[in-house]
Formats: sequence, C-alpha cells, structure tokens
Amino acid sequence: MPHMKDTITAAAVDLFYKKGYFATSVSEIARQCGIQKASIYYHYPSKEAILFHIQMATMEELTGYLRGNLEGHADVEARMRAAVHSHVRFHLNRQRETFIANSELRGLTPDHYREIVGRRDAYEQIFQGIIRQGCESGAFVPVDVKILSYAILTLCNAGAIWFKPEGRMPVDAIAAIYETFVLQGLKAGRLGPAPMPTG
Amino acid sequence: MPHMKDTITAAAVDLFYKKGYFATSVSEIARQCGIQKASIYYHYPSKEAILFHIQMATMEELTGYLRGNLEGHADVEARMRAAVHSHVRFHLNRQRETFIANSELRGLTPDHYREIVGRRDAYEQIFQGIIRQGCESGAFVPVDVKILSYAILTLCNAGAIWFKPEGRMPVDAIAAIYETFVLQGLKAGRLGPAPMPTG
DNA sequence: GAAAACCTACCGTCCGGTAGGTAGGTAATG
DNA sequence: CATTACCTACCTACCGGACGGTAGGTTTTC
Repeated sequence: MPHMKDTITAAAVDLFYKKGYFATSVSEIARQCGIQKASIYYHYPSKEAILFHIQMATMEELTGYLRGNLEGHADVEARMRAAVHSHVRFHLNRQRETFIANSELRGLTPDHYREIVGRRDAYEQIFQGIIRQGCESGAFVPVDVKILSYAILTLCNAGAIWFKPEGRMPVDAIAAIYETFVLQGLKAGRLGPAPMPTG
Repeated sequence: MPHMKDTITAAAVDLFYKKGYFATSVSEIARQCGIQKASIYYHYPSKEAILFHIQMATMEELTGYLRGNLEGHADVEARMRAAVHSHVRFHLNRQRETFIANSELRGLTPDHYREIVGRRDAYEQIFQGIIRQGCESGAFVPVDVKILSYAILTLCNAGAIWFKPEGRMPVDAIAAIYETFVLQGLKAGRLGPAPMPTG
C-alpha cells in the first residue's frame, strides 16, 4: 500500500501529462487521490514543489539508468548504441514523466529551474563525450558535437510521443530502430556532402 | 503600420512562446499591445481563438512552404533533401510559431484540435510518401515508414529549441547538417544490423 | 496521548469574458 | 450643407467563478 505522498505524486504525473501543469489545479490532484485540496499541502508545500519533485526524480533516474547501461562498454560505437538504447528505453517506459520533464520547465521557480537545467546539461554532456570520442577516433564522421547531440536526444524522444505500451511494437524493437538510424547517421561511411566544420 | 489585430496576434505569439498558453492572460496580451483587455474581444471572440488562429496560419504556411520546395524535384533522394531542408528552415525562421504549434495543442477546443491535427497528419503524409517511395525503389534502407517519419520530423524540430538568430550558425548551415544526418541514416549503405520489418 | 494525516471553511487575487458607453470618422438623407 | 444614422475601435466597470494557499479543528494511527 503506497503512502499518500506517492499517490499524490502519481496523480500529478498523470494530470500534468494529460492536461499540462498550468491547466491542472491542486483540487483536481486531490480529487484524483480521494482527499481534500488542503491535505495536499500537508505533503507538499506548494504546487510547484510537486512539479519540481517529479522533474528531479526523473532526471536522477534517467542519469542513473544511463550510467548503468554504459558500464562495461569500452568501444565507442558500443557505447553510443548503449546510450541511445538506454535513452529510448527510459523514455518509452517513463513516457509521462519524461514528457513533463521536457515540456514543463516553465512552471519551475528560477532556482529550481537552474537546478533541473544543470542536471540536464550534465546528462547531455555524457552524450557529447561519446560523440566527440567517436569523431576523434575516426569511428564517426566529423560533426558538430553539440548540434548532433541535441539532434540525437530530440530524435530519441520522438518515440515517447506516439508510443502506446499495449501496441504492437515492443520497447526494444523501437529502441533498435532508433539505434540503427543514429549509428547509420554517425558512422564513417563516405556518404553525402561533407558536413560542416566541427566548430 | 500594422492593424491592431496583427499586433495582438504578434503579442500573443510572443507571450505564448515565452510563458505558455495557459500561463498567459488576456490582460497581458492587451498590456503588450497598449490597449485594454476588453478591446481584445473586439478582434477575437475568445482567447482560444487567438491560439487557433496562430496554429492554423502556421500549419498553412508550413505546408505551403514544403510544397513549394518540393516542386521540380523528381529524384527521391533530392525530394527527401528538399523536404528536410524546407522543414528545418521553416522551423528556424518561425521558431516561436512552430514551438506553439508543437506544444500548445491542449489549449484548443475539440473541434479546433481535430482541424489542426488533420493538417498535421496531411503534412506528415507528404514525408511518409517520400520515405516509402525511397524504400520501394531501393534508394533507402527498408524502414518502418511511420516511425521513421516521426523520428525525422522530431529530429528536425531540434534546431528550433536552441537556435538563436543572432548566433554564429546561419540557418542554411544548420539545415545542411540535419539534411546530411538524415540522408546518411536513410540511404542504403549496408551498415549496422538489419532493421525491423516494414510493418 | 501525542503525533501524523486529514478535514471544513475561508482568504485575497486573478481569470476569461461581458455590458454598456463613447470618440471620431464615414455615408446617407433632406 | 447640415443633420441624422451608422460604423469601427476602443474605453471603464463589472461579473461569477476558480485559483493557490492558509487557519484551525478533528480524526486516525501507533
């Protein structure tokens, strides 16, 4: 039996995902939990605190998941594959939380905003490190590391938009598609015009 | 000298982009235009109507721009390049409008929602047609058309998130990077494991 | 019996939207 | 050419309601 705080958090995830943070009222969250609005404030000091809690927990888990999935992979191509796979898997399994993390940053206070964006930057830098390493070793075509890292991360989020857990496609199959597409786009293979200088 | 309705629309674009639709009040829009809140309702019947107008105009322009850019290209690879280039260019030049179109669908009434989603589907199907053609002709590796179309469109939106018009990178350079990456990922080139069946 | 968990009742504020009025210009009428 | 009528584009003042949040009392749990 979960504690009420977890129930509240889960209800908030559900509603923030479906209706958005600003369009969701504290009363609605309470109603979904079967309690009164005032009781929410026993567990959380403010509505924003709920949002921050969700975002923080999601970023922590996302980063931890990536670190775990990278362990034991030394080869740069294998690391990239593992990173993409990890990112996609997490986004499909935690659809609602990652959607909130990606789209509800504006609801945060300036302090909390900085906190979350800092963690996000750290996460991105793991990807950028792998891409840079691949470019330097010649495994990948030379690319603008920052631009490509954003592109890849955004691309991998795509699945979370349309994915239905009960659908025909299993998570790993989708992850494999993105993995293949990204690696095909990155691997040195002499196709197309020369890319931009790697400013 | 623009008419007030255009001023209101422009102010709404600005505020919806910066703060989000639900976090923006009609009074704020009015203040930014130097008029009173009630005067907004002379030009628009409701707040939602402003959002719908922005979304509708954006989708119309986006689709028209793509159709124009595809004209005269017969080869499937050239069409794909032109499509990606068009999509990226538009998203960089109309950053605020496309951001709103992508993230503020929940603010629309059910009728308007269907209208916009319908146009979006039509736009996506242009991309899916090109991908399908490329797969069937053997120019592209066999892929799941729908999944890849979403992936490519989402990927091309990435630029609009961080792009600063006054930055070091010109629009066409960024478009070229995405173009190369996408084509490299799509073109038949015998890399990586076999992709999924093209359900 | 005390601490934790939840309640009812309420606060001030802001929201989207409306009612009704008015300044100033244009067009029709005699 | 003066008067009446109408129109556009805005205004002030207000509505009911919902919002986030709080005060203070009551029930449940250990």
